[in-house]
Amino acid sequence: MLAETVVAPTLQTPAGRHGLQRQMLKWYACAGRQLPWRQSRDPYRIWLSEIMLQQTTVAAVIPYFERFTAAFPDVKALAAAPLDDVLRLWEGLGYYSRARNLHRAAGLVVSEHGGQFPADAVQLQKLPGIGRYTAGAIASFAFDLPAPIVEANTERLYARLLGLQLDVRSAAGQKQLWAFAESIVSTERPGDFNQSVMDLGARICTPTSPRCSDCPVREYCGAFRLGLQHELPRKPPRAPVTAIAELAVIPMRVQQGRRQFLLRRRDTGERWAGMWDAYREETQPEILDALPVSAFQTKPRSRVGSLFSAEHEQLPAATLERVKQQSGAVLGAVTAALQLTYAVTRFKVRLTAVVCRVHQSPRSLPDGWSWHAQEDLGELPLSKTGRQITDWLQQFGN
DNA sequence: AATACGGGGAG
DNA sequence: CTCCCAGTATT
Repeated sequence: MLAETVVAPTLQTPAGRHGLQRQMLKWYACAGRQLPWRQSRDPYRIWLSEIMLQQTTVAAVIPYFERFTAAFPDVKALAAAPLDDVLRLWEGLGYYSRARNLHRAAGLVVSEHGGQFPADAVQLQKLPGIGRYTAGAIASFAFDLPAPIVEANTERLYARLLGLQLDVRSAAGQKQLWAFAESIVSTERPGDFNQSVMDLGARICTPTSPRCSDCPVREYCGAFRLGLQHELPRKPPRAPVTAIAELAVIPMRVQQGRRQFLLRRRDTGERWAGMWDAYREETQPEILDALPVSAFQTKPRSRVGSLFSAEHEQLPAATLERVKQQSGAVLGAVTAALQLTYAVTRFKVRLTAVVCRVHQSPRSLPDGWSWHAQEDLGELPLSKTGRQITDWLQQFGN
């Protein structure tokens, strides 16, 4: 008698892949996440959510998505809005080039596509801020086109299914993952299928402690078969964090009984481009240590607002010179200081911000610089750190 | 191929 | 603390 060999399901054949697709869609129907951007097929809302979700957790995005769609219900409204309004709504979400590209892309959709998103991954990817993943996501979620996707969840899931030993970030690894994504995407229900693999990655095939016992496709999984689910996907070591010291200087003046602070708008190409910020310079930790604020630092790593006791504490002469050169302001005594730490990309920054009186303000300020009334600081688009500084500035005199 | 780009959440 | 997150653009 011919022994009927029980073969593990394989993803090498169309039949095997179809089996996985069916399992995924079945699982998704009862275990898929309910998310605000899944309530419609509106390409605008799907696009917006996808941009917000780039390198950003679902939990962080939800409140931004709600506020954003309330303010700008469609692509036309977004295109018509001033960039500053868009940046202000994006504030705190990070990766601000996303907001600038979003605004640019909205303008292009209106001007080049008659206000309609193209139902085509290739066309979508030509829009700023839309790469291969996002183009595939919009094409499949909004238009139900069989476009492949590879992002954090699918990358992990597919690397495990394949038992992929390559570094998933390498060109060779990415090539394999995209080829697999292309081969596995359902031609019948590509939108639901792509969302199902993302949800499985998020809920079952998690980075640490994957819940293989609950996984509907573990019989297809190379990593599970080999017991490598904790080893895969393989990633290169992370770049080490560099410690940095930073000094921020905020000139202050009083005009008609109102406090004003001198700030600048960050240039294109800089970090936090287009957003307002205090003058900042990288410095040496010793410089910060030498500032008398340290006497007031009671809690490390926390914000400490403190008035200097002496009226004539001064900053390093070189700093005063740079502030004068860049802003035109001639500074007087330091009146207050704030210490905080923050992390940005691969840097961990210890920042001391000081408020200085102004001896002399130039008749006309250099490009990008301007005085801002204390009560108007809330209107400005600022980075997280910038907001921490202005929140502190708003307490002055109270 | 490497690097820059933010901030928050989870373990 | 560390790791990770619905990546993209630039060099």
